Amino acid sequence: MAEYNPQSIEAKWQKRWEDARVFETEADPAKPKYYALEMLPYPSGTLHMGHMRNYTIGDVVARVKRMRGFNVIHPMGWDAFGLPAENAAIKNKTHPREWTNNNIAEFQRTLRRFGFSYDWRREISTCEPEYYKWNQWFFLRMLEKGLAYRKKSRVNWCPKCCTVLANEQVINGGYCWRHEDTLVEVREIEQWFLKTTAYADQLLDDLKQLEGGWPDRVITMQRNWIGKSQGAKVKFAVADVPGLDPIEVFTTRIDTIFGATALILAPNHPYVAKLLETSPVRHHGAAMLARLKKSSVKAEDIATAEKQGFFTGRHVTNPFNGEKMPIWVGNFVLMEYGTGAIMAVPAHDSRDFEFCKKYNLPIRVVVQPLNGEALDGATMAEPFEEHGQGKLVNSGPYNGLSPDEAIAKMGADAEAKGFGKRETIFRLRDWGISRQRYWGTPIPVIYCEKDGLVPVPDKDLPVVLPPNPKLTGEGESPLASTPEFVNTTCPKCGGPARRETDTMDTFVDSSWYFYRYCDPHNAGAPFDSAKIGYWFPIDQYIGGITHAILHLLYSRFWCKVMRDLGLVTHDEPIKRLFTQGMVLKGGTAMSKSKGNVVGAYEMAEKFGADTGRLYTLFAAPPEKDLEWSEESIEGAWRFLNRVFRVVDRHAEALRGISPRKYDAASLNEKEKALLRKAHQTLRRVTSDFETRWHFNSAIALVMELTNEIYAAEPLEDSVRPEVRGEVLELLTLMLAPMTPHLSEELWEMLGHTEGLWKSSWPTYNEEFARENEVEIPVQVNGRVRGRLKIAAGAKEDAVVGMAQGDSAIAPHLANKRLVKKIYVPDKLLNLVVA
RNA sequence: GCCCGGGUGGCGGAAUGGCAGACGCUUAGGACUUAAAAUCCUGCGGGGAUUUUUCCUCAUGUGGGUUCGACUCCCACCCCGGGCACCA
Repeated sequence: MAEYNPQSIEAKWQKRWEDARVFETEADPAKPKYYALEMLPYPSGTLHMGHMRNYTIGDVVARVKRMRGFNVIHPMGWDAFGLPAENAAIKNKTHPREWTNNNIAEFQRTLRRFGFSYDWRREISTCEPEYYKWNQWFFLRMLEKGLAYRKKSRVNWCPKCCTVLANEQVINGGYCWRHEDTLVEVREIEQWFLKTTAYADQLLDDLKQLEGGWPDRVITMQRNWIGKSQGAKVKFAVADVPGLDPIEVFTTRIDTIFGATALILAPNHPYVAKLLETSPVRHHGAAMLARLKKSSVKAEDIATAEKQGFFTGRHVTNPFNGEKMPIWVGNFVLMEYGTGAIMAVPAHDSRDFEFCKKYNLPIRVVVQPLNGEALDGATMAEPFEEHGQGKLVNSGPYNGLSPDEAIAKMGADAEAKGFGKRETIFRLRDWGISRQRYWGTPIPVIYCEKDGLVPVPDKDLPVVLPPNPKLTGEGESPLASTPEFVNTTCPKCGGPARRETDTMDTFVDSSWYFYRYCDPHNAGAPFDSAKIGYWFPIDQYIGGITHAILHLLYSRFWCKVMRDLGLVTHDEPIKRLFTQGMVLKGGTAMSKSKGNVVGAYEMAEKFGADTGRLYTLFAAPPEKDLEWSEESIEGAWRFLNRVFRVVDRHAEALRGISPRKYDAASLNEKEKALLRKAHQTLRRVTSDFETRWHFNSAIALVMELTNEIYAAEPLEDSVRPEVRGEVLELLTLMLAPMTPHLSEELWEMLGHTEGLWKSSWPTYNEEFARENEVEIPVQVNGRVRGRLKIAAGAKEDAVVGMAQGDSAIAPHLANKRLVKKIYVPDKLLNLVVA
């Protein structure tokens, strides 16, 4: 009697897989390909079971596809740049590279311990120059195409650290994370941007290609994020400051323009200073402006802040009716959206309503509801915003039109008269990639006093990070205080010049890494397009919902840029996306800071990787959150022991039997029953793997089969070895994608000399799976009143006759008229009586 | 505020218009054992009747609807989770 020892079994098979290079793949146009990918980890701390769930799901998919005959690429790598490495380095007085590489080593050890079927030759680490060189190369291509540019932008600035803070470092509604008594300021500095907005339309339209393959909610989140909005830009001439160009506003409701009672500018609108310069209220205005500007740039804070503003003392003229309106400045108007200026229509917009109420600006109704209610601006308690349910009033020649008619007509009129233009704008903004940090990809440009901005020539790539930066967490970018990095010569004139000291957002690294996997060591190009042509698109991408917007949007953007550079031919990089649920402990996601992590390596040491893999697949469907339970994992452990024991029990008798042939006609009832259960299980497990991804119910089915084998014991005297062998082999193969090490071991115990990894997914035998006799419920008026054992495929009349003669059912039919019979063959009979 | 998910025993969950609670955990009992662990077997939603067998009844967040039949489809509401959020 052998015992299930996962430690030795797992080590043994991992070694054999590695020696046989089982998971190494090359592009081969003769074979159908499958690209299975899990989001690459950020190597920080230790891998816990939350991470492992992601990789386990991906590994099952990869292994099933491999058994199905696909040429499967399944790579892994490291998202190795990032702020935590820099912070840890400051804290521990080490180098970010050392900290990162230690973590990578630890991560790799754990992933290998779980036996994931990665092609490790394709491993990449984004902090290596051989990788980030291509970030720089792509950046230069975008610079050439005008897709990369510099502009002033607002950042969070801590006056004590003298440094830029990431949004996550602004805490308690506007304070520095290191100086909790210090208010964060908003500063404007020059930063690099990538023009994602140039692809706004395509990013939106191509979402259609993803329908069916991506979760609906991710598509919706992306659609909302891109935020397409159709409206019009209208110019309002400044009435009382000569020589100024008109102020342009964006509105989706040009139909309400006769109800505009003010024009409101964003605090950082360029006109604010010009209007105030000579204004009678300039002193008050300047003080108010300073106050408005000194608030956090965090989105949540802006959204919840009270509306505030002030009158500039100046006016504009409404081009539609010639009316003079005051110009205000309001904190709720965003410079980043539209034109940074709005027309306030308090009667028909809730934000304008709130603002105008507060500052006693007039409210004028210009759309009356169709329900006959007569709204009055002076008394209305809330604005009337509904589209398509009103008609225009107080709007001169447009009175009587519906809002939709008015939008069309007034837009056209504004264009004809030259003071407006119908336009579509997007919420999506250009991607700010500048980070004033050390541990990232240096942006490859040089500033020369004579030649200005000069891109680093391709031949000088990569621009490598200096090895010994001064990391303090204070002051400006660490690269700026590293003279040997900053000081260089101009590639054009050879004169003295300075390097750009910002590094790139780490989302750049993860926007195209999955392409590099296909050609990871190419020194002359980011990748060979022919290889991409074979492997792409990604057939299945698996990761957390947290990346539903940014990472996936940037990846889609990158793909389109590469397509337009002629590097790839597809529009979308990812065909199917799956977002798995989180692993919780004590109700919250596992995280180091909460101290509720279950370390993956320790888990494998205690129960074995196969038990850990099986449990995470069994405890919940993959898309739902999973509450970790130490008791339940023992159930998974028990089950694998049960499987091991039953195979061990019969292995001796089966070893010599080959080939496993038997005469189907000679099968006894017990053999037939076992084969039936095995093939029925196979049928349903196959469908759970292929179409539904219900790994939890697939495992339940395999458990049922195991229970049935146990219940049929002893098998020795009544079930011939050939049949026992078939049933146990099916059991082994069905488990193989989930518990690969144990399955290999069982396969060997069953007498196979070749590894299970060479086996295909088994095909179920329709004949064996078929039931001869089925038990069906019989309902009377929808209530179950009895059960009948019938021959499979029995005719309706025969079944109804049996039901009428059944002692349990007959009393419910007595003295009633049979009105209707519903018979679902082999499923159910429902008799309706009155 | 808007947009997605979700609500089923003590717990995780199963059932994609056809026997609600598969499978597992927990737990109770039994077998084996000097004993324990492990293992194997059995029971386990609530209420009622029947006292060995079984039968009835209630039950999938709440209230309606469609249907012979609803956890499943439709309408309204409540609660929980997530995302976006002064986007003009």
